[in-house]
Amino acid sequence: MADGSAPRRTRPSKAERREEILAAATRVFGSKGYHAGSLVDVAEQVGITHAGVLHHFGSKDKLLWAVLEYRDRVDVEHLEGQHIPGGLDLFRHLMTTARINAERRGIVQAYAVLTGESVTDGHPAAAWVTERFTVLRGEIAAAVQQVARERGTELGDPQARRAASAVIGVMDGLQVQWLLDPDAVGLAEDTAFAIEAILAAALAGPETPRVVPAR
Amino acid sequence: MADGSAPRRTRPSKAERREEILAAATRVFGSKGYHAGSLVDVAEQVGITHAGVLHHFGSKDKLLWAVLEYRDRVDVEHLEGQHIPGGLDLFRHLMTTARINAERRGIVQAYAVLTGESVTDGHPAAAWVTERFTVLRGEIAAAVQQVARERGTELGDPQARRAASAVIGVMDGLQVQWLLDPDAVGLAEDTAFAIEAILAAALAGPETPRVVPAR
DNA sequence: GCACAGTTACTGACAGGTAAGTAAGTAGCG
DNA sequence: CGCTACTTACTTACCTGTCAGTAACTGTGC
Repeated sequence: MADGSAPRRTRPSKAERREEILAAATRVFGSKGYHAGSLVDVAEQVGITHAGVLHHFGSKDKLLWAVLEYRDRVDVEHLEGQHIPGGLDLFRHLMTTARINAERRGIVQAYAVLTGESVTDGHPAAAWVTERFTVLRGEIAAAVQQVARERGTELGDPQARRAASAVIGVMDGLQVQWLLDPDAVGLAEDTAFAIEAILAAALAGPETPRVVPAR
Repeated sequence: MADGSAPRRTRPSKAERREEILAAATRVFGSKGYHAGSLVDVAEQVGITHAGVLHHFGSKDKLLWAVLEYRDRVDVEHLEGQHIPGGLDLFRHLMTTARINAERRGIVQAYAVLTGESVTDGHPAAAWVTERFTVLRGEIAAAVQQVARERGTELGDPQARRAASAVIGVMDGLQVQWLLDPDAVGLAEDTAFAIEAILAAALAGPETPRVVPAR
């Protein structure tokens, strides 16, 4: 019991502190949103004052950007050197992510909140979210085309991109529903079902008879 | 040019003012979000002070609730007495809505912003959004089952609900992508494609061979 | 092994702004 | 006149960002 929860023996290094603050900011922005979450909230969780946070990051906007970069970095580390999978493996990866996410409510919430908030006018995360969507759409569209190719067909860009935005959309949309009402939707199962459905429809091609005929 | 944009000849009735304020609040909460949008913003658009707004609605939370009720009422009016369609007509209706929405950016933004914000802790719109999702899921699941029945098959509740959450999810998710990057996604086409895909997969039943086999 | 200088990490106080909400007074209309 | 809608003026509460000062650590020369 020499120190227990005492303030701290030695001051953490600059890098350590930054990581602590980033983790705290992720929690705060994730649970309250960027606008409603304050620097004081973040600082309290680290045990310093809000001025201390500003000492490290300069401004609230810069802190947000650092949080987003940080998430990118952590996400990549999570793949542990593995390159982003392509073809069918990408879809397997997306389904796995949904399954893992069902156990990481905080992270899902952070992502959903920031994404939703980013469509407000002049939001500092808008560029990041937009870019993220663009990259994801490109990767998924390429994977769709690769799967089609492996099955001996060729898929046009517009169709592949359509499927890609749908896959991303359904993943994000289901997350929101799941956050609000975890018992009403099965994040992992519903996501897997939807991806499967969209992929099957894309592979079937545009000549397939419509289920919903025009009137 | 007797009055033109002059303040106003006669004071509007209580009901008229309330409607004006509700419309203004919808715009403000829609473009800036609930938290970031202020009562002053709302009041300015109506040409009164923020205290005037509070005179009518008591508090900001109550104003938000009134906005949400108002949207429900307007949406129902839009159907002009028609009951909510079922079966295939519901899916046609959803696709039509997406097409109309592509011309109503403001309304889509309002919906997306509030939905996204609602997953923050203790948000005043959370209950409304959750309820809305629950009702929608029920309606869409019923429509899926009706379509299946018309085709001579029977669909279990879990499968129908899975398809329902996926349809809602993809609609919401595509809206967010479209708001951030209107050129990158075709709101109407992508939504139609995805609904079609999900419906087809649901009707095909769970015994259909997977596109993405387990490894 | 220790003094001294320089750097870093922070605190505390405060400025400047904006928010919601309240209360008292006023203008217009039936 | 009396009701209602509204304004003006204010309170209370935050929030971001600045700044000067301080305490802790780090390196250097001896």
